[in-house]
Amino acid sequence: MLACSKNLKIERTAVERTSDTRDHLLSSAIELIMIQGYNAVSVQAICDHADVKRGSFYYFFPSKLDLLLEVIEAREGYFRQLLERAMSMDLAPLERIRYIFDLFYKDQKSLTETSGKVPGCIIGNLALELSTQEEVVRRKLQRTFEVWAAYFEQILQEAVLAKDLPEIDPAFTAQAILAYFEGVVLLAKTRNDPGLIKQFAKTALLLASGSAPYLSQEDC
Amino acid sequence: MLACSKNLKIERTAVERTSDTRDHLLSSAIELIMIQGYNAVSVQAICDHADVKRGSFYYFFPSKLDLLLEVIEAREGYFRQLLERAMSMDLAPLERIRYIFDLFYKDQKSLTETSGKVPGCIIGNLALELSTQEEVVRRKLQRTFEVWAAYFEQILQEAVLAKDLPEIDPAFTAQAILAYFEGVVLLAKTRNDPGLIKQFAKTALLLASGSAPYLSQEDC
DNA sequence: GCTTACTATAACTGACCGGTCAACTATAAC
DNA sequence: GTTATAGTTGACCGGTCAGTTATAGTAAGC
Repeated sequence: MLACSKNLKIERTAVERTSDTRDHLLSSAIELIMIQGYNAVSVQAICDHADVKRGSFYYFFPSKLDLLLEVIEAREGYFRQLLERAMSMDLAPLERIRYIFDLFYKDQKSLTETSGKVPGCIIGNLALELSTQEEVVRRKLQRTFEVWAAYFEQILQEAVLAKDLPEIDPAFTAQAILAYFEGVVLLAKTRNDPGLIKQFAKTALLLASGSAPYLSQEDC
Repeated sequence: MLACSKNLKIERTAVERTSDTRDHLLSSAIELIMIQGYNAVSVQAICDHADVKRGSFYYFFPSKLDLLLEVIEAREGYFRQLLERAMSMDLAPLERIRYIFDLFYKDQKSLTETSGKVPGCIIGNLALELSTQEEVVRRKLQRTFEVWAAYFEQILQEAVLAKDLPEIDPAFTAQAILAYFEGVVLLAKTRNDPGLIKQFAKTALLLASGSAPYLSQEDC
């Protein structure tokens, strides 16, 4: 792979150059859509920000919607890294949840410092903006949330095994924690204050300790 | 006010007729924006839906943004009614919280049946869509959330007084419950399944029973 | 009957939208 | 030196956007 002929090397640099433009467009789109949303960002704006002519955009992406799907995938990958980092840390299971909130807090804080606005969770943002409009997007985001919930579920299962938690329904509780997370980020964005995420992180663990008497009521 | 001259009566009907067009526009806007969002709905679409000519729109509303602010106010009023109803019910404090979730579940369910889509909470929707774009809107929504949190806070205070809860910080916990609520609705919209709201209502009370050991950690 | 004020509308503006396309350049292969 | 390929560009498409304006209908006040 590394040691090859001159031909290959040349070809590689050629591919890199073309990818460069594409990557510029993609990362510009991420930056803009994260802060302003999908409908509010035009293809022109993305191209301007990437210093690429609008004609070139459609050489790399069939449509604005296709670009969005790639943006989502890129952010999925980024968040998966964060989650994997939290999973690989030497922490008690429930500490991981706090750690995840904290990672996201730091992420939002630094983003806020550059743009002056709390962008919030791009997955949640797009979910509320486009779920009723683009079924493809809705389903993709739904799957992303399922993956995230699976991480929380695994943490909760570990916690139950370690007797840190009573016998709870890990899948259900994982979704509750995910909902709480998204809600906290929503409030933080509305207040334009990333500090809320930090402030409300600890309360997430209450959702995990699901032995409260109220849970026994299976009615209504 | 009621018993007045013929003049007033005539004037009143005149005002009513014009208000009719205005109200049509407003309720059309509510219906469309609730489901599709702000940027995705054009003035033309609102006018078509209300069967009003586009020129007339600008007779009643100085701009699309002004209309949005009225839409928000109208929905604020609607939600306030729901909350007031929950407060006036003869229920134990914590039952009220479940009752509020349930009212909202029923609301979303009926909306879903007419449009096929879970619209979600329009306040939350607009918060994520416009917080970074329209500062006026962001602040208005922030205030709305504060009002809602105040309702939860009052419920929690009553619960503490009734010894249904340990000594907690009602203001803080109220916001946590609000965040959880918005998060649950976000997931419900993403899954296009209003049932989630019902399903996850009971877990909200866990956030209220804030005596878990984790709360004592005032660090990180 | 005339004025005044409110209501309503069609026609219009200029900007912008997402998307297409033919032509162009630069590079590499042979 | 010809040819193929990848990348790039600006001009252009039809359509839509939010917002303006000149005008007309209409009912009330006098």
